[in-house]
Amino acid sequence: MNLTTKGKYAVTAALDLAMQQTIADGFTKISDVAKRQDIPASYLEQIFSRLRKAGILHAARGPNGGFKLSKQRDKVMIGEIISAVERNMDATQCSGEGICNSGTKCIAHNFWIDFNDNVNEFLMNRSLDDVITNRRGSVEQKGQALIA
Amino acid sequence: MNLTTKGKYAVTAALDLAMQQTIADGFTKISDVAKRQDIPASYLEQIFSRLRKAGILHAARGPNGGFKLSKQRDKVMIGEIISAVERNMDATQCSGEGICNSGTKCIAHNFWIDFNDNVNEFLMNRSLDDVITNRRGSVEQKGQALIA
DNA sequence: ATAATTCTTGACTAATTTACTCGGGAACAT
DNA sequence: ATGTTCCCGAGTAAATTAGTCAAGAATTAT
Repeated sequence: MNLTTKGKYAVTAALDLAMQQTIADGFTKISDVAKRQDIPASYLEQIFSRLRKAGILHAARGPNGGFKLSKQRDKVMIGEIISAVERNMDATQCSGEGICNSGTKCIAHNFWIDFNDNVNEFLMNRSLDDVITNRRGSVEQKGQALIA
Repeated sequence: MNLTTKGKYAVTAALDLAMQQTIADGFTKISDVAKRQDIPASYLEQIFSRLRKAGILHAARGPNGGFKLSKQRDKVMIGEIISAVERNMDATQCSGEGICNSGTKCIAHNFWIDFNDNVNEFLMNRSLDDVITNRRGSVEQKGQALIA
């Protein structure tokens, strides 16, 4: 599993964008997000660039330019954001290929698959809106249990 | 979050010990575990050393020496193993101190706390025995739901 | 006793990754 | 034109990872 400063900055910055958009419509500059969230602006550039390429953000150049979410904030999942900027969210040693013990599945392989599923479910069930309004995840809110 | 090769090796090696102990009682040598699980023996030394210091393993030197679990395999949780060898399992930027945005809580802080809880619950609910017998976690097995 | 075996400890290191910075260019508004 | 803002790629210092290595201590077998 990989969860570095980059992924955490990405989530924080996306939350900032989501919050700004409820205040005023339009684009938000990197430098403003950076200042508010205490993130190095030049680093945030890289992060937003990846989020844009992943289709999560939309950008505009020039004066009054900046970034905005390309979907409604309840449609943007934390998991999307993280996998757009992080290298590898998979916990298996073999990137899921099942070759973790000299070509065959190691004895922990299935466990790490379950772990992946758990983490992914958590991250893909929470939207920016859920986090902002302090909800525990969209699925639970709709009255669905996490286990069958 | 931190989950490196070291933590994954630790889980695999502990599973190996647990399985060996059902075959024969007594100690299992580092070199045997290393060979079976395809883990560098000299690296495994370090890992077992930490597991021993954490009270998870018991060691004996000399011929017929080696390592064994200090508890029954259904009492050793995967979470214990990982936190014995990994640096930092906390996902917050501030190690939980709430100073992630220039001294105050960043807007993602509570989300990462929830994420930590989710991951810890997962890892602390699964014993070596659960993994070996392919169970999905002890709590669920006992008929308890994950959400209140 | 002696030798062989196995853990114990700490120091060391190459490679990789992280967390950035920097500079020049392109698009856009005025 | 000029200033603003994103765009992109290259570069880098520090930290971390994933190990190796060697000397030593405890234990057992002969």
